[in-house]
Amino acid sequence: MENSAENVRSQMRKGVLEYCILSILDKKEAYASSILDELKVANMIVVEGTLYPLLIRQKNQGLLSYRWEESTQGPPRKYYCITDKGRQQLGEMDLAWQELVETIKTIKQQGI
Amino acid sequence: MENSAENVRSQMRKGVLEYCILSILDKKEAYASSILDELKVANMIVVEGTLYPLLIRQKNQGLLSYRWEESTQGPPRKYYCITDKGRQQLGEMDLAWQELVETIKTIKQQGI
DNA sequence: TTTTGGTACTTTGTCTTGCAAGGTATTCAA
DNA sequence: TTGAATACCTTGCAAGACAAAGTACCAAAA
Repeated sequence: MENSAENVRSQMRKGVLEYCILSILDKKEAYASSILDELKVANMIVVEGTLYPLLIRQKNQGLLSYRWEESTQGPPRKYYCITDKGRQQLGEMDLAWQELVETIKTIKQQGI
Repeated sequence: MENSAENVRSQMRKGVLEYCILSILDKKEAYASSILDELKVANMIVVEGTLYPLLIRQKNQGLLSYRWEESTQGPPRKYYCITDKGRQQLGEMDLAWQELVETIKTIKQQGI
């Protein structure tokens, strides 16, 4: 119950994850494992047990849809893609993210 | 269970709150109500029921200490100030925040 | 043909945390 | 002595991140 540095990062990721998923799927459709890979490249480590329920939640909210596709090696893949509603939500998230970045700047500067 | 825009912001705030508190207390000591005010100015709306337990948690982790001070009007105030350990943690959080900002940039750009 | 290893998706249980709502205590002025 | 303002604290609930374990499909080696 410590490992301070990693814990700090893990805490901060919360709340931004949904934003990352929508952003990734806004570029092209993808299946869970490939999303995990892309997050990893960007240094946003997430585990399966976090991602799968999140995708299902976003699908249930109408932000995503999916289709099954056979794979040449291994079981079929569930390809997710963003919906119109998802794109609209993403727009709000872009705004919210910019605002959050500004908020942190403000707090860092105030009263020095 | 919607109010999309505000909900989006609320989600994103999660995980950054501890960072904000330490940042504020790194500049000068403060008591809960004044911290709430400063957060409000920076557009980071937080309620009492969130802040008080958080301050207590950070104190228990040794990141903060406090002292009581009489007030000319109203009950005494609990002034919190950051500890050495807190400053060290804040350093890690500064780094984590910068990394997170970079991560989002990376995800936004990849594969376009 | 059975086993092994790789890929992919899902579920369960635990823990942390944000928040609404309600509660306690102090001071001062009407 | 009542009310308003200021502060601090607690309880109960809900959401979500994660570890860990489970299910299922496929192909190649044994």
